[in-house]
Amino acid sequence: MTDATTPGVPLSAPLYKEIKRELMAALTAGEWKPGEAIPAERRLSERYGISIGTVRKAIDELVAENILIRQQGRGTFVASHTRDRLLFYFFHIVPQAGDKSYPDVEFVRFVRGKADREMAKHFGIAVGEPVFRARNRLRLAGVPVMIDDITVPAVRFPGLSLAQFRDRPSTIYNLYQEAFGISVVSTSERLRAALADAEFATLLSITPGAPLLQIRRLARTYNDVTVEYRVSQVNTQHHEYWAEIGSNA
Amino acid sequence: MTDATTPGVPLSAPLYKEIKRELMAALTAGEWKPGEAIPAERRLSERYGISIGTVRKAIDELVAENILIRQQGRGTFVASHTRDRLLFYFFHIVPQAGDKSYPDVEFVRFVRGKADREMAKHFGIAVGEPVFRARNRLRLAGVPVMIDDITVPAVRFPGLSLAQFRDRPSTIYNLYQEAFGISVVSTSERLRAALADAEFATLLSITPGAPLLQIRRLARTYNDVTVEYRVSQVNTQHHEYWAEIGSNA
DNA sequence: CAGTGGTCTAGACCACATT
DNA sequence: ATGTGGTCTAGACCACTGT
Repeated sequence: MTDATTPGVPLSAPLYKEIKRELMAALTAGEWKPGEAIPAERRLSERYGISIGTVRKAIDELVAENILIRQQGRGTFVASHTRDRLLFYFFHIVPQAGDKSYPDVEFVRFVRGKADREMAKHFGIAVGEPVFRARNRLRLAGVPVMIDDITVPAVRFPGLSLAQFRDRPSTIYNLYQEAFGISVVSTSERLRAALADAEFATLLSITPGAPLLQIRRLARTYNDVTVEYRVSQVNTQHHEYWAEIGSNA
Repeated sequence: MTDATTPGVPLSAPLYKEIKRELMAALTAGEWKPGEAIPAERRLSERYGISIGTVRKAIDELVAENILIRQQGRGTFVASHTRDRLLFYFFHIVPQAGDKSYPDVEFVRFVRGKADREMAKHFGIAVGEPVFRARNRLRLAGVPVMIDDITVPAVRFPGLSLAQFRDRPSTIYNLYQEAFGISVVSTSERLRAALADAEFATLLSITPGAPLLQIRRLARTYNDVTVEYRVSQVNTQHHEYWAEIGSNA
């Protein structure tokens, strides 16, 4: 009656935070899958025996974190990593002139490897534990613009194969979600300018020594768990990296 | 009784959006200044004759847009462009190793000029209208890392002088706010990799042809009005641009 | 039409900060 | 002690979506 989870009097954490955690737990347990609707707010308020306003506040936060999506009149859905959403949220390369468009992804290679010190630290695994490494080349309007080098810990993607990676029906993050139940919800990126070496110059059809934008991305799922490390090399001759800060969009 | 602003039955826009607009109007009219507290939520609910929950929802959005800041037990304050806030929100250059720190700003020049086609479009003014242009050099840990070329429309910064710009007591955005009542609340940045020309190489103590990260920033105040255009050249030898996407932070 | 999320009310009480 | 924002309730009604 007086412990921290008693709904009557919130002693430590607010009730809506508890509910948020409950929803997250149900989500990670697979009770509702990406693309599906979660129960209506009224039903959730009955299920947890709380007011509807409190349910809404919990959902509000999950919506703000891109985990749920509200649609008036239809319901509240588990965010699905469709092409459109990913393009909007996680793909930040835009033409210097013209509209944002989908990249054409070209498979280059897929290999097994071992985690070095840095990877181990990011993924929370031991040095030497298995990882998968893949390389893609991305084209925009037919022109090669970007090389992606992706590293993921094998422990979170058991049995990921070259064929599975190369022949996936949709985006990479959609594969993570559909095949491994991992939803990428946030990323952290660090950018610097570099010069193209012979290898990247060839892949991007530019001259060695040309300037390249280098992006190092950590992708995280729920609870800030890092699930992917990605280094991108971008030819910014005709494209740019786009960042919006503090906008309500 | 049936027009759009009748509080009884919201016909067009939600009531809290109306209240938000009212608060914004009071803010731009200078009723409450940066750093000051706005009236308590209970008082605002009386003032507008609405429920406290509706006031809270209006304030919620202004807080999300960095226009107001809530502090439990103390009040709700108009966001002030202090050093700390600016460093956190709008300065994205961090060392590759070590903690984020304040840049030392070194004044280089300040001149009057005329708006070209691009500036005119961004600022919503006519080609040839007066603008101010300024250049700063920023040092981190004593080392020159970044050159900022700033352009602002004279019409929004009447009488801005070299001395005022150079000898400002705090940050540039703080000057905009204190001297001209302009609060920068959002920015849009486009990044590309380039090669240092002779001029930038000298200013940054690097060799011509070294890679530079070029950032073009549009800074906006309330209602998406663009008030500053800034081009930065960053030596990313030991520093990086940092971007966080979809994080709840 | 029934069901969903979105808005709004009128209050109670809690947690925190200042006097 | 007083005043502030933060949480929570129980319900009414609106706007939108699908059948």
